[in-house]
Amino acid sequence: MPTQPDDDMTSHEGPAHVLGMIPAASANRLGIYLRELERLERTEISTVNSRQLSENLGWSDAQIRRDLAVFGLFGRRGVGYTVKELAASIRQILGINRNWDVILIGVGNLGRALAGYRGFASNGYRLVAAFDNNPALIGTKIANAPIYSVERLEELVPTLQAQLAILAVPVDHAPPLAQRLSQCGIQGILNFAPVILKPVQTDITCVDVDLALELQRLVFAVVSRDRSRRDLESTPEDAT
Amino acid sequence: MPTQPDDDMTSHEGPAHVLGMIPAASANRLGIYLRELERLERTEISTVNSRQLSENLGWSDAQIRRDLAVFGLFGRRGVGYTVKELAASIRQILGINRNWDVILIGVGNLGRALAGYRGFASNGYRLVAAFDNNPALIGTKIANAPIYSVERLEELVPTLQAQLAILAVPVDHAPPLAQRLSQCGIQGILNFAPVILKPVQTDITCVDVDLALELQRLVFAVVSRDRSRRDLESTPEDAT
DNA sequence: TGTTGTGAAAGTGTTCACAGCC
DNA sequence: GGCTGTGAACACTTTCACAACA
Repeated sequence: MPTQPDDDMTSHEGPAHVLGMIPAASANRLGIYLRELERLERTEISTVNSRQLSENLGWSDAQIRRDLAVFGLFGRRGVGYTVKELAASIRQILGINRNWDVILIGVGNLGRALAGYRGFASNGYRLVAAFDNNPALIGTKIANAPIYSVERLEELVPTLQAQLAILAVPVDHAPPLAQRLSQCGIQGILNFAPVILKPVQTDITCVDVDLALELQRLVFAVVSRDRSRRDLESTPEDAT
Repeated sequence: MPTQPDDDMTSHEGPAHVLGMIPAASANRLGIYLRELERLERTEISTVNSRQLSENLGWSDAQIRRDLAVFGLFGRRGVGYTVKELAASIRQILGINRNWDVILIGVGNLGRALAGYRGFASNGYRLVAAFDNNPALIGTKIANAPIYSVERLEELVPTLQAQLAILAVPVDHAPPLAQRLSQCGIQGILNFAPVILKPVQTDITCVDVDLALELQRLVFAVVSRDRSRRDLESTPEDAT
């Protein structure tokens, strides 16, 4: 076990995000840390340690310390992390310490619900316009944003300067729209159509959310639990 | 390199799901395979190989073969997989080859959109009742399901025999409702409140979906791409 | 004392590469 | 010829366990 303080300077490379080597698993948890920290901010708790976070989030304390260290977010030994400080740092890393202008494509049931969703509005996201192909909707407003015809996408999006698009249209329309959006200068698409939009263009980022898939995952988890419970009946074993 | 045909019988243990040792990562992809297979069914393609699936889904062909092998889903060497057969097998593994009765808690914007969501209705999920605490809604209907007061949860859910609940309520209400639902006999909760419902009870399964978190992930992916692009300018390298 | 930050170990997931079968 | 199924290598992630420090 080498306990030498240091024998090779190249092993001191600092936080991973400076080098662009962020573990994907850690990045995906950052938002959840922030959500929890914002809850703590509201309860006026000013310091938190990895054990407390681990109890509330359901992960190990070691994982939490490692995740935060990856981003160069340091606590104080013997004390823990300062809630406000940590929250502010995570906001900066996530890129939500500024406003983002968003357009919505598809003003159906889901699009309408998303436009009014508090979690979006209250976090620096501004809905600046919506687009639909239903003539009855065009010219009306949703969440204070005007609804335009999708035909005017190429004309309007460049002047709107929006960076993000929420895509809530039927599955067949999604891939061509993604293509068009990337050509209008949109940088990221949050896609609710049940199709993977990855292979669309290299200079655009997509996150796919399929609600039916989530329900399937739930069903699978339920039947798996059932199955393994039945299996246990044949091989009964007491846990220590 | 040991090329002996077999030297130890214990290495022949059959598909993992018989032993309850399913890799979580593979399980999470099963639903996406099914979605793609159902698309192929509609286009009347009857056979598919791992390479074609890999092109449409954006993963490696080896991963697809390994995922399917994990579940004991075998194709034919030299040919590929039979679309219909594979889809039917996956439906059975996922547990969606039967009907599931679902209740909805929280008939706000999001709950309303979810109730009308095609992806839910068209897949063997039946909305049998909804619950809300808004007196104006109680007694009305949504997607053909009656809306009751949440106070009547304990009274009605056991007779409804629903197995699943969709929870679309404000964050503060979610944990206590999850607790009550598990005591009513609900086996799985699809939770849209921005809180992790894991530590609620051992005999219930939760899947958490936080739409604001997905938007955050998108923003992070966009700024990460930006940051690494800027980094590349300092260390320019031509890809081959 | 208490808690972080982190090497090293253990565990999990993905890809390679090719034997085996059609 | 084509394509699957899979051992082995590799890569990534989590946990362990403890030195470092307040």
